[in-house]
Amino acid sequence: MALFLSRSVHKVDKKGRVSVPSGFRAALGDELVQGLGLNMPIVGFACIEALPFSKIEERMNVLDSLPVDEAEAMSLAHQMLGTLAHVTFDGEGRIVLPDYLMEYSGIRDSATFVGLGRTFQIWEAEALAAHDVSTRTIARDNIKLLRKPTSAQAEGET
Amino acid sequence: MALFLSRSVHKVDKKGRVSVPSGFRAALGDELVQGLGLNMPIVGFACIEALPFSKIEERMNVLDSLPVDEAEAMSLAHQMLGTLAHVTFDGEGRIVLPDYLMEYSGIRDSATFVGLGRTFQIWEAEALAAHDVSTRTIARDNIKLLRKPTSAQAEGET
DNA sequence: TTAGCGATGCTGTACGAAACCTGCCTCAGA
DNA sequence: TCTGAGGCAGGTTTCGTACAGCATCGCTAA
Repeated sequence: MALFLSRSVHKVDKKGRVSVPSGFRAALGDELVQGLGLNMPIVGFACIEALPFSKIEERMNVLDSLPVDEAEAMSLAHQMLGTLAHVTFDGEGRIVLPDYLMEYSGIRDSATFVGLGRTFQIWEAEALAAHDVSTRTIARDNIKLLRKPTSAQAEGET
Repeated sequence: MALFLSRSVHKVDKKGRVSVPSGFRAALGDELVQGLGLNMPIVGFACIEALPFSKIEERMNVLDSLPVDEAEAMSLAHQMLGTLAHVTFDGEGRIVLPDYLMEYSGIRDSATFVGLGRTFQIWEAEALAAHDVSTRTIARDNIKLLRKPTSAQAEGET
């Protein structure tokens, strides 16, 4: 599977439309026609998280198996599906950002795309700058997480 | 089956009628003519829960197997079916929200539709905003519900 | 090494179609 | 006869699509 990598800044027009970097679209390949899922990251970062549609289907299958009579499970479902917007590409490779996500992320007339491998994020410039600073500190403090390949790999590696 | 995804806001007229988002109607497909079931979520969220008719039949089959001579079982049945309203679409894709559900959810002249995959919810705007905030914390604390693939997969995996 | 050319990608505008909202009309029941 | 619910039709707005211009990047040739 292809990867979303590097950063780029794009204009958001009056309709809330924004071009997705061509590299990201290329990475989507056949999944381009299915569009993207956009939502608020569960960890609370002030940005828009973007996923290929196939990832959404995966999520839904997991959430489907959760009990409907538990507030915790339903809260999780609300955050992972209820805040999610399904958007499709126009002929020029643009998507429309929903109002509530623009408001949440602070994006107005410009958006920065940040590749994160299998997903990517969309940020307002100043919020991203602040996030860069704060994560640098946190990352430095937690770099040791990478230093235990034995247990970590056993779980996650495919 | 198509999915209910994304959010949208619609006006409620004086008669309690509201347009269901066209994408949701499209997702219903053939089930459109059968209408929807509306009720209060079991977990107590202050919104209206909406289900395709086929989902109601599923629930009914489950309840059918419960003993009719136990108060607990009958209470459950009351909550799941006794508070449920069956609504149908008019020619313009609208449904009528019953008074008791509008009162319960606080919906007056505007309603926000929230897709949750196989079901969707209808919220009053401020209640939804508050719910978004509170569920984010709960979801973050319970994200580990998704992190136990071993037991979940054993049941659900095809 | 640099200038020129072509291709690709991004942005803005315009038009048509669909969706949505409002008001009016009709019918049924009290 | 009055009231309320449901159906119908018009107008407005939004959305999706198409088209065109501009900028940027990379390649080629001088």
